Amino acid sequence: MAGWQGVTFLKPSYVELMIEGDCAEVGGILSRVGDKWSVLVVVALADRPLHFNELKRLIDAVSAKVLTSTLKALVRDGFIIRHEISAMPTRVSYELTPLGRDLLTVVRDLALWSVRNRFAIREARKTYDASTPPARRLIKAV
Amino acid sequence: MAGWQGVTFLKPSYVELMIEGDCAEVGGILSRVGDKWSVLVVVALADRPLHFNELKRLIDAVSAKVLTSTLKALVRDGFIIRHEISAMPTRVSYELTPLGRDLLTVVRDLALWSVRNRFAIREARKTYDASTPPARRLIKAV
DNA sequence: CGGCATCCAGACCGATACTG
DNA sequence: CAGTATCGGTCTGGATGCCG
Repeated sequence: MAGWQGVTFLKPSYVELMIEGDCAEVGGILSRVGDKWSVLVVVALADRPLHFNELKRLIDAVSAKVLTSTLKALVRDGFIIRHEISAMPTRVSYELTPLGRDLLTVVRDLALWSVRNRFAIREARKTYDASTPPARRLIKAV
Repeated sequence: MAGWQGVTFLKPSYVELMIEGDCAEVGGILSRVGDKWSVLVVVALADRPLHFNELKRLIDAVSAKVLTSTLKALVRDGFIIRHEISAMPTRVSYELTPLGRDLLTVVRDLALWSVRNRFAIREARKTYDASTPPARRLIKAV
């Protein structure tokens, strides 16, 4: 989630990208976008608010613990809002903020780009794997 | 890098995003974009090819091992090309492919979005942190 | 120079059990 | 229902040393 603290490197020609914002901050946001669960949660909330367990059921590969921390991180960053109804049993719902909707469009563009280029990537991987003996590969096959 | 295998969830309204491409494949590409080192390498190669140690020096927070595996992954996905000159000592240079240049524009757009929204995010975090006792937070502060 | 092999500490993440 | 607490396995990523 963090981990960008020590990174001071920045291409001179790309410094403009980070005007006034340091690499760590932008990096932190980028890794949020690259985070599997965050992306899925944001997409899941695309057209209506959901309760905790509704989210849990939709994204059933996630554990409650991880879903909880993912939601907290998204709330903290201002991408979603937590609504709590103090009753018994408690009901909590999560909803995208305007900022969260903006994030959604970014994620969608990214996904569309992935879809457009997936054949090229798949082909590149096939070629690479064919020319490289499995034993010499460090990375796991996808 | 991988880790999307078990994920079958997809919002019905967003299925179009993944037409013909399954969630795992798109997810794998998304996490590559979210990967700190991959992003930095692609940005570093923006305007000219670089040797291994040039990259290492530019991104000096990375260890040789991780840089190596990052480069392999990027080569495998067809984002960069590895040129090896068999001499003694060996010289190797890495260069963006057209696909890699395309990835670069995507990353740039993402970085620009982060920069545009960084104040909103920073503000949201400040508000959240102020209203939440440190002991009750699961996520690490950034 | 450009790696690869090994070892090791720490982060992450799932499963389980428990609470208001 | 919506979490929290704890434990334990896996996986990542850094440091070091060696090799062509």
